[in-house]
Amino acid sequence: MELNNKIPQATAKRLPLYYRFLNNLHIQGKTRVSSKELSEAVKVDSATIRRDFSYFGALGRKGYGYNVEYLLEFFRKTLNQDTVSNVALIGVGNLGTAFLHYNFSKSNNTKIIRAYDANPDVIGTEVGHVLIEDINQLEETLANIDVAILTVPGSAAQSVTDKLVKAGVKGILNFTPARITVPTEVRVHHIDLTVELQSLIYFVEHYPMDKK
Amino acid sequence: MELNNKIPQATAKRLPLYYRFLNNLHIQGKTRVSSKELSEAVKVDSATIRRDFSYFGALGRKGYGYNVEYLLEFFRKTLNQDTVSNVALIGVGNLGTAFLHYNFSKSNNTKIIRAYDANPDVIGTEVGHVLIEDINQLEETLANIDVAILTVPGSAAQSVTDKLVKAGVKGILNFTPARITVPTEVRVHHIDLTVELQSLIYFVEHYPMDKK
DNA sequence: AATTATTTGTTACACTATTAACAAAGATTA
DNA sequence: TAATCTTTGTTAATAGTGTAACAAATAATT
Repeated sequence: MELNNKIPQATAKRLPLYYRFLNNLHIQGKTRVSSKELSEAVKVDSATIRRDFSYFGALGRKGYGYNVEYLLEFFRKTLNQDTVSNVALIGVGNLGTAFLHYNFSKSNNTKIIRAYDANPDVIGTEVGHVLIEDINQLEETLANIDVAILTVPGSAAQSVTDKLVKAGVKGILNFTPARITVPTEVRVHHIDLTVELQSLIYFVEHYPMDKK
Repeated sequence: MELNNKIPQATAKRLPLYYRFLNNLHIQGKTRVSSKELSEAVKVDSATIRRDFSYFGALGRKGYGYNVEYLLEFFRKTLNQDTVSNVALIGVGNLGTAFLHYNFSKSNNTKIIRAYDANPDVIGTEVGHVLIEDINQLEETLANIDVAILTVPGSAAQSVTDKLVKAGVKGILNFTPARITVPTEVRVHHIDLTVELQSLIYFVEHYPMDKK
């Protein structure tokens, strides 16, 4: 095992992916898997997979591969899958509604337990079994939640972010086009749908990939 | 100007972002902007911005900065914003519906012009001014579209992908949890909502950021 | 007109990530 | 049991990304 205990960011981002595919293999009844097989399933180079795993110690056996159940158990602990992570969602528009219906907790222990909106017609109703609360009560009612999904209009992004920060949120998954300002101790991951679509179009138009 | 004409992937991914913020500045009536100002707005280091721009030549003036209108015009051409990019959407569930309502073309010339689903109750209806067509007719009706947004259930991802490839699609924005297999000439960008959420939670729990 | 301030474009370096290659270990087969 | 095959874990080489630093150029000020 390498002594280094800092996991590279790129590796950390792949862990949930490995976890999910190991789960699939387990459900299919597979007991062992090689880095090469896993590579084909998750589309990540097999050397990268072995290197990723090696940060956590020697999880496999030479000439054999990895034991699915053992690996799954290991990642369950590493990814805190044995305790449920509670998440809040802010902004119950089209995208927010989609997430409330999206069953995150089916394959992993993540659950949206609170949702907020500014629209009086929506407040008090239930969407995907979650009661929609008033965004103006956010600071008073949001407690013990580390991570929030932000699906409000871009124009409201910063003011809502300020409320989230005051309420003690430590991570924000920002789906708005706005770039939000947060204190250094808060982590923001940004998913900008327009940028993703645009950059894909740019790549397709400018870097046509070679036919094999 | 640097002679190298291959734009790094990381740079290409930031171009649509720059474009949008330059648009905002233009609307606000600003005529000039420095890399430092832009940096604060888009949360990208100013040196990175200057380096990104420099791949396209000397776009600015020393001691002055960049002319907003000139830069905007330059990126409009570079990002093909003067011609509309037509996109198809496959899978009109919650997420697909959200995208159909999401007005991509408001800030950029991207438009979802065709949408497909398998559900007979949905086929023939209109969602966000787009007629929903039968997914079984996809190969016959989908023509001259380079990019598709994939929002079908994971279990259908590969079979739908095969149809898209046959129909000549060159880029797929894959929102399903499945890792799809495509010929090398087709580009896939993957946005895995569960993975994004999980990895954010992992970072928040394992790498609490220092208070400033 | 001379001086000072600003800001680019680029160089050089540091950091991060990917992957090919292979010895070592264990699994499998003969 | 010996020979062969498989596959890991790690090393080392390569590729890609980010950023501090600064000369050169221009802008702004005195």
